[in-house]
Amino acid sequence: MKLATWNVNSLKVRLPHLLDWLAAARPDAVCLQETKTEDANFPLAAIEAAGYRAVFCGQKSYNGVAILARGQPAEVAHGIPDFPDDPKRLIAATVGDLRLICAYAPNGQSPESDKYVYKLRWYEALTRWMKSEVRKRPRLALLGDFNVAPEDRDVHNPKRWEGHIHVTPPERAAFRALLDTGLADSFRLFEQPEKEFSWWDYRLNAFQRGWGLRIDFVLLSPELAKACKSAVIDKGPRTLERPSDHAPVVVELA
DNA sequence: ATGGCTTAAAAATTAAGA
Repeated sequence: MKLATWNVNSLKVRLPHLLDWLAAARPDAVCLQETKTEDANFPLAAIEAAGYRAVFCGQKSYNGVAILARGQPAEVAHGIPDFPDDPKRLIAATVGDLRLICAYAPNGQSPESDKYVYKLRWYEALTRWMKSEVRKRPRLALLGDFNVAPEDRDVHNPKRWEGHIHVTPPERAAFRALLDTGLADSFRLFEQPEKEFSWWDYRLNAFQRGWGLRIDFVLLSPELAKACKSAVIDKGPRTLERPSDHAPVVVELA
């Protein structure tokens, strides 16, 4: 069983990359973020032709999430319970015997911004929900773009990033609290090369220079963490023409 | 090295991303 998450930064623009990647990587389920696509325009036919069913929730310009799976995702839910102003950032569904939650955390813009306050509130609400949900659903995976680099080793140049969005102590504490609900960062269950990232700025040739952050995660409940055989970041799609700025993260479960 | 690149809106620029 192969699970993945990928912030595609516009499903419309990235559809050819996505279809090629599905054919090559053959994941059983994929969570997508930043589809930036209203539901009426979701490219369902192309995705079904590729052998996947999909559930999705999107809007124009910003945000938008989707879960693609070989079998029909069931028991679909949107948003964080008791957090009503969630703008198309979270969708949950049952795929086989797994409960999958696809999340796109707020960016936060800068620590001085109102959006930063919103980001921390969003994390609080997600964490409050996960406290009960992780117990209720032993086979739960929370996948997505979390817009936090949890540790200095997840940052290409920690000195340069100090004080910036994605690495501030409150963001890191919020992410740590989310993990403390019982979720494991699957990537860190294994030995990994140094300087592995999942996002690189479009500017200044950041990808070629290795200037990145690790902000996309597959978080696993204890039962799934035990069954996890590998976790990797697939940099392949980031090397293509007109790529997403994020790379897919892929885990294998026994 | 901290400039600039990509997207979507709309029709030249602006907002947002991270």
